[in-house]
Amino acid sequence: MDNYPTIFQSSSASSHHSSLLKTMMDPNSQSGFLEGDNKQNNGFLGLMSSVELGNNQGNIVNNISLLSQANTSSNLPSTSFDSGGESEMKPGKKLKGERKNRKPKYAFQTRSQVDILDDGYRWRKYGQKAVKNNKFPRSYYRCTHQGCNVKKQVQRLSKDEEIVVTTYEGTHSHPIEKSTDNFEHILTQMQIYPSF
DNA sequence: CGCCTTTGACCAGCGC
DNA sequence: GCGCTGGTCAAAGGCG
Repeated sequence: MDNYPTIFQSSSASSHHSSLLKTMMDPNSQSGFLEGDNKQNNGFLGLMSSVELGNNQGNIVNNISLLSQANTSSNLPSTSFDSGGESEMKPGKKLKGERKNRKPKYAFQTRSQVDILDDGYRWRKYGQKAVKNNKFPRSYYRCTHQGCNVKKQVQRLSKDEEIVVTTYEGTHSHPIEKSTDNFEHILTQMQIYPSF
């Protein structure tokens, strides 16, 4: 598991998500945000806001928190996280030199009965791994929109089985595909009821 | 038939 | 250097 610094990267991408997140973030709270030790999952809980909402799948989302994980050293691309050239994987060979030079990640912690929150985008699962110190596997998803390299990871905490941590990596380069109960609603709610 | 999930293998980074 | 762990690939199968 990698340790991520807790610097909040407010990219200038035109994403609603990042701009909203930026708005919500209290600059003073950045440092103590998440100490980069993923084993200490309790670190997430300190940031919970008491947002109450539901989505059309019938699951109840009681608490949402978020965090940002920036990459270790590099300056981030200012307009797009989608470095198209990098995505050229040679068939049969894996090219994973990007591990150090990561896009920022935004992790949302939700309390939900279901793992997959309907955020309005279409995702294709491309992997699942057992995670150390966690009895639940972590699932890896990629946005299926052409040219969109956004990924997300979904993981349920073993400490609290109702907590689902969804980690987004990158920014969508296209509009949301579904208009009903999408993720922006969640973020909107978080703006309306700021509790941190 | 096309899209998606599942799953084992592979690879890279990191700590010891 | 080695082993562990996380992240990704890709083949195979399932489902609408």
